[in-house]
Amino acid sequence: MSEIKVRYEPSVIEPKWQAAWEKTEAFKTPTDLAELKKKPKFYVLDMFPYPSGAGLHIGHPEGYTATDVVARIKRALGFNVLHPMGWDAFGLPAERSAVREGIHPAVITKRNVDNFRRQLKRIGFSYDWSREVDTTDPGYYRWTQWIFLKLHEKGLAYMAEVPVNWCPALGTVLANEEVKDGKYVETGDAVERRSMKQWMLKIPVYAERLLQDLEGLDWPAGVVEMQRNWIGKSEGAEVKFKVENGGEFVVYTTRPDTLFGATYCVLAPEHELVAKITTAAQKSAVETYVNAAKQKTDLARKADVKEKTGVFTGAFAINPANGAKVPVWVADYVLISYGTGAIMAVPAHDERDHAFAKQFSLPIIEVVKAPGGDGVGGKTGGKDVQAEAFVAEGTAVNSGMLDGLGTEPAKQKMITWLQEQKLGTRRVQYALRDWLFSRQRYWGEPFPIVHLEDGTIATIPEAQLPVTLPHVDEFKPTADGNPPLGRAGDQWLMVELPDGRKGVREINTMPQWAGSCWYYLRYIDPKNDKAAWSKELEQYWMPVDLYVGGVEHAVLHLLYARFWHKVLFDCGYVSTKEPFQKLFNQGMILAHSYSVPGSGVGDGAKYYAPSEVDDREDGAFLKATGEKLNKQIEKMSKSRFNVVSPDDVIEEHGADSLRLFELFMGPLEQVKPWQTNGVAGVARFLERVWRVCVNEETGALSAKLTDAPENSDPAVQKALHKCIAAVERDTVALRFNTAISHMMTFVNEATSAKTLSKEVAKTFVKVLAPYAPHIAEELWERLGGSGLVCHQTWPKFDPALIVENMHTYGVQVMGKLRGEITVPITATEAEVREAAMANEKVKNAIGGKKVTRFVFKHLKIANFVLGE
RNA sequence: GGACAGGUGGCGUAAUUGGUAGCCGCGCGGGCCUUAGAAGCCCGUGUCGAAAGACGUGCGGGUUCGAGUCCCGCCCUGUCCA
Repeated sequence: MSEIKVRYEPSVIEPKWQAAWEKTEAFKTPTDLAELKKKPKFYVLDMFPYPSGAGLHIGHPEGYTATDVVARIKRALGFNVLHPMGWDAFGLPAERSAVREGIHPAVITKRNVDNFRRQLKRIGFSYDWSREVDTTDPGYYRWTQWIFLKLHEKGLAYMAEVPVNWCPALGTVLANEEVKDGKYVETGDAVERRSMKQWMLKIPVYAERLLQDLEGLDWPAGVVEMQRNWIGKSEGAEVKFKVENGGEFVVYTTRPDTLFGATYCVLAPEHELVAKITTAAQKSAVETYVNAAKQKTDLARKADVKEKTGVFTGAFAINPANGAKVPVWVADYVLISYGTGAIMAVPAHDERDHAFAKQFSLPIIEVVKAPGGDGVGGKTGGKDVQAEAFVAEGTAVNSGMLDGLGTEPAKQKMITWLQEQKLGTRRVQYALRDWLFSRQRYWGEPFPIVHLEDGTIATIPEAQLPVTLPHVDEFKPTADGNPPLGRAGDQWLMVELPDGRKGVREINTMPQWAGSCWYYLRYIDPKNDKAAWSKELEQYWMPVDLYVGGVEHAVLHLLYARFWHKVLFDCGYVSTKEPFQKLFNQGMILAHSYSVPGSGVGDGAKYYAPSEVDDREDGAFLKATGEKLNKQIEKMSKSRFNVVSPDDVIEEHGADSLRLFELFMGPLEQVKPWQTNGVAGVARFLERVWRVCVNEETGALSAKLTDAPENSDPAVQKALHKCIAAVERDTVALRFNTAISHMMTFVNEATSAKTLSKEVAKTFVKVLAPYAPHIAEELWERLGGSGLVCHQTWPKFDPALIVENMHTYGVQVMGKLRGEITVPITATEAEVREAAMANEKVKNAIGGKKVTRFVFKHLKIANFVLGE
């Protein structure tokens, strides 16, 4: 039996073409500026991954495949394309593995990076691997340190004693978002508040520009909104309150119009005035409270809305608007880090103040009337401020000179009055706070900083960068609680500067965000050892035209990177004020998982691997015991046994099928469940493409391929050109799923055609190439194409060919579809009406009634409206 | 609690943006081929119905000749923020 068929064999052709691309440097982007300037540019960027030990799962390649298809079609459309990949490789997991396994984190990182690179190369992405970037490479972090020096020069980096989230188990400070309910979100280790000297970056200096410049960006509206909220701009006033027994404090309020309703004031527990104004009688109660508050995180303090706590200081302040005596309290719902660390409380018009006033029986005075209320008995617009705070805008009442004014004019009038009386000033406030920029870890960028003997700070000269990570015996904190770099010997720690001054190196390291703040710039000129990048190349390539990644980076990474970019812009190192022109978030890929009912949900629940489960129509059962299990669709994770590896999919169906299915599942931005058997569908499609071109018995070209010109079969030619037009349109619009379905439609037609012009086949292969590049190269070669298909120009579709000459109208009677008629597209209203009237079903539906109106839209619809 | 996104066949989805709902694929059913299977090819597949036909885009209302699409109210799901 001749079983030796020449079938579509991805495991053979994929390595073959990957080797060919590598050998010919097929995707190397030119480095010569003169060469580059001959063509327009397109910079398409993926959010580079953290190379974890687990390797890629099926979610990573979704965005990567999308950008790869875009990169490939843009090349074919005549652009120079910058499409690079790299590694965000500093970070805590590698350091923890290092401690566990006793191996240097650099070794672990290299192992993981090698695995990631291997996996990515198997999928056939057209990255220019010569531009690979690794944030842990001294040749890279040298420039991260250099940028830090620029921040320092501009006065944007400073050291300060700040309360931080200290995790004793890890021996490090954690960022606010890494802490939930007093625990580190990843390990559950306890986290406590501690005051420590830390590096801070003054990102709020750029708050206004970070907000304003969101305007011109082509970003998802949700991400823009999240950034806006994070920046948190509010406009209001600072108001001075004098304390009766001496001293004064300033409050910040966004509602100066409610000043007459301020019935008490609250200081944050950390406020310096607390100790000074507290009366003897209240002293011990206040001290106890302040000490307790220090242990809570800001987040816990803000979140704890149900139960308000606080203590009266015994002191009274004077309300500057009406001279009233108001008590001054201490409460932890006021944060020292926001505003001035003190508030005027207006319980009638603020929910938190209202809850607090209720709890401690403080007076509630209405000063804003809701529209529509008569004001009788404290009632306004049906609301009683004694029962519930009224926070919306309205009309000022009980407010002297403001009475009768709307909220906005009342604010303005009050601010003007305060300024005149020198009792306050207009003030814009941002929620965005200084960025805590140091970590007590080993596996991060060392700061180019020396602490001198005289207590001052000096920077390492640029020429001496990088400050490389020293050898240490262990990657844990020192016995006396210093970060791991404290274990480095004096040879590293002790520094003599060129001018002879001596000091000790900074032993904190930078957070993981640092390296990812500028990697998109290094890709432009990755080998440059004279500068971080060449200005000319930067001017050519920037900004990034398309940036694809997960929505989880909507705030922090994107805000930090924008901040650094703006600083670099001010320094004259980059030419655009924003780095990422278009941003696109791919949706997460979910998968089925099987959990034990009643064991909870998410991280606490007990799960079984699919291999242990009998998934039948009547439910999912544990094979071993027959126990009924819950089946659900959720995020992929190791503990849920629902991670799908791209390696397994490639093993079974090949990389081209993986690529196609990643995109065919649904719109890129949508969250979608992975359905393993769906891959077989796109694999069948590729097999069909193969058989259209290749005779599986002999390996020769399919007998149906002819040397006739493209237009030998007008129907097929038309289908081809419709396909070209649709794939081009949908691909550049990032609608990959519909692009693929159009290719399937064409191949279905080509399959049923008796003969096919070889030219048609070659053109289709060019269309397929961005999506399924390996099979496309193989077929291109077999069809006698010259060179590589990835270097061919995109076929131009002929608009004249895709115009239809007949159109089928749906004919409605009273809005209900009753029949169909096919007429020339040139048919006039009268002709369509006549043809429609002749239709049996339409005639029956009209049934002799009077037609009062005939609705006709060319190439859309025909509708008969009947009379009584 | 708020903001945003979404709810269409058994499943993933499509619908030129107010104009014939369900393209493409999965799954399923039938047939051809085969000793048999796999693969492949052909046909069918929203629901009810023998058919004619009726119904059908989360639910209830509205605008319109015409609503998956627009407006009002409600119910769910997801994400982010409190």
